[in-house]
Amino acid sequence: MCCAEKELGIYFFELSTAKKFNTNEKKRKKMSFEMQKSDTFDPRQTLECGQVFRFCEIENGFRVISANKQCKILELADRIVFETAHDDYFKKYFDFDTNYDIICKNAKEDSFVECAMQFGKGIHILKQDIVETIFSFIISANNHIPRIKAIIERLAFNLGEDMGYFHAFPTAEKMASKSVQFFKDMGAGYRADYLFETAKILCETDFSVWNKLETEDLRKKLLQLKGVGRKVADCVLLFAFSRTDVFPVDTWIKKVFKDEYGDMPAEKLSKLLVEKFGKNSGYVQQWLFFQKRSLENK
DNA sequence: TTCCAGGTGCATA
DNA sequence: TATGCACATGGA
Repeated sequence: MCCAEKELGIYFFELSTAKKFNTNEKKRKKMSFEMQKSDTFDPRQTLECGQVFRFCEIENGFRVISANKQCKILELADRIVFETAHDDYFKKYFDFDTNYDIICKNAKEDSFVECAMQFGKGIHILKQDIVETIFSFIISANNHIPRIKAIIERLAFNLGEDMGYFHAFPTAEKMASKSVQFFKDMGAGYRADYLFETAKILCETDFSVWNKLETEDLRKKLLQLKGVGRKVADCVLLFAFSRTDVFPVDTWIKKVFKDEYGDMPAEKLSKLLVEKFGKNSGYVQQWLFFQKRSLENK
């Protein structure tokens, strides 16, 4: 286990399962894909811009877990290598079908947006697992990122399938099989009830139907889940359903627009920003969020 | 010790 | 529809 993994409390490797890990590593089918380095894809920016919680830094790259799959990203001099047994899944996950050159080019029409875009030009909007994204962002409400990560890792370690060398994110069925007290014991605090109640509903949900809904109708479905308000719903719409016509407004985005719009309610500000940025709202939001948070945390 | 965090639910007006 | 408060927890 590397230092960064220890610091994050991420259980990618466990000493007790080290032997099993070695065996499984040998058995595991070695697959990978790679890409030339590009201005419009930066693994660090993509992972550290706040849209995802299950990753950690390793030597020359990152390790990412999504649902029950994992990928190692290695940054070499001229290219980026993705080591994973799930090539197709992670090509979609990192949104490599979208042409970010065009998106970034369009952003140059607005000098305010262009500045943020240049700062976070390497960000890709991930296409994450729906169940994992819903639970993760319910946990994220009124919470610090290190604590969000810690709660998620405890859930995975205690409830997720043991994949040999990491634990999968728990399924909705697994989550629904536990009690509210279990989620309190995981450190979820007052969100324990939200996780339990939402798990029961997600067990019965057909996401293939949700995928076909218009953004507004899909948001209404998400808002019926306990612990999901406008902001969490918009994060799920953007990071799991690839709906870029949403603008999640949180404390950081409020700070960004405070001078221009004053202390406007989040929902009102979100609607106003979607009217302004349309289909590019999601990208603009991530650039602005990443820039504001990065500069203030320096 | 106090503040605050990628907010939400609920009661009240 | 808008406003205000309570809600767990732990790092800074």
